[in-house]
Amino acid sequence: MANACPEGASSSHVNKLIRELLRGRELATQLQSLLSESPGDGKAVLAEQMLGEIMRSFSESISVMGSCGSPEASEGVMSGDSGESPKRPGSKEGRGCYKRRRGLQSPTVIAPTKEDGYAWRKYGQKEILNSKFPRCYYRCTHKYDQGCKATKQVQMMDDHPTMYQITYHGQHSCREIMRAPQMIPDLDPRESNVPGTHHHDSKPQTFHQDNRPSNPFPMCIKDEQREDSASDLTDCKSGLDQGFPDLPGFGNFSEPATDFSSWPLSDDSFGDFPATDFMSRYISINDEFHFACGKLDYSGISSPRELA
DNA sequence: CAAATTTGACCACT
DNA sequence: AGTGGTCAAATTTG
Repeated sequence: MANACPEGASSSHVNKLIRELLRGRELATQLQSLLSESPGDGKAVLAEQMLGEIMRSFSESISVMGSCGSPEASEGVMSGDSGESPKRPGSKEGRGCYKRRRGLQSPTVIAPTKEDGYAWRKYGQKEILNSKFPRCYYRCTHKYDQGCKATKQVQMMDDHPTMYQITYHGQHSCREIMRAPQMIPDLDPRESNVPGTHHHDSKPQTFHQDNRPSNPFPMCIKDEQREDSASDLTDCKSGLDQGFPDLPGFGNFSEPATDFSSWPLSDDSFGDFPATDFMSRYISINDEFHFACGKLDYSGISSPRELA
């Protein structure tokens, strides 16, 4: 049913996606062996660069996916000026003047924290039918000063109250933080230890991958229309039979650069476990593409929260 | 005091 | 009519 990629979703899109993902996997494999050789020392920089590239690949992939959904998905929230419905006289940009998204394929993430490194501003909260917890609405802090159209919705999961289901809409056009981390070597990493939500600093590079592992935690990127998010967590373990074995999934996708600072994993632990461990376990994007990154052996590592 | 959050109202969509 | 997404005034926070 879900026409994630409408007919138009040309195979070139898909091919591109596949290329990017395969590259991600290749890099992850390299990284894994690298880190297992000599955890923690001078190669860490190289490892981070690889990670940056991996993240970029995945971001690109998700972007492609987004563009094959509805154009709106990548163009961001509509502000009601799409012209087809006359606004009320006198309601300029119109309070409540918007178009409800429908049928969009937006990346949805299950994560133990709402933080993702971007500066968000909450603009609403609503009780949602059949949900125990309200849904919170965030837009990018730079909506007005930089015209950034990114928004996200955060909702605590009914079944896993410690986990948040975060749905992203639109893409960041702001320069608040790095998107795909590109390892800017001449910035002093020490100034980058502030979580991205702090943005009083005028410098756009609030923090880049600094010394933290890229998303150390399992997330599940999924199609927002799949309702059973809880079962999805287990669901997306499968589905690799389609030619994407062992894809290292991780939590940086089209929008956010994850702020791991608040997540319960120390820098130290980075060197202690197999490299791909912090790259999560599952990605499940939509009905057409389910990548599950083989569930890695977390022996000795405590995952952020036990999901089951 | 500026920026962020809260909250009720408004409106589109189903 | 019910529900969800957004706006914006009021309030809170730093």
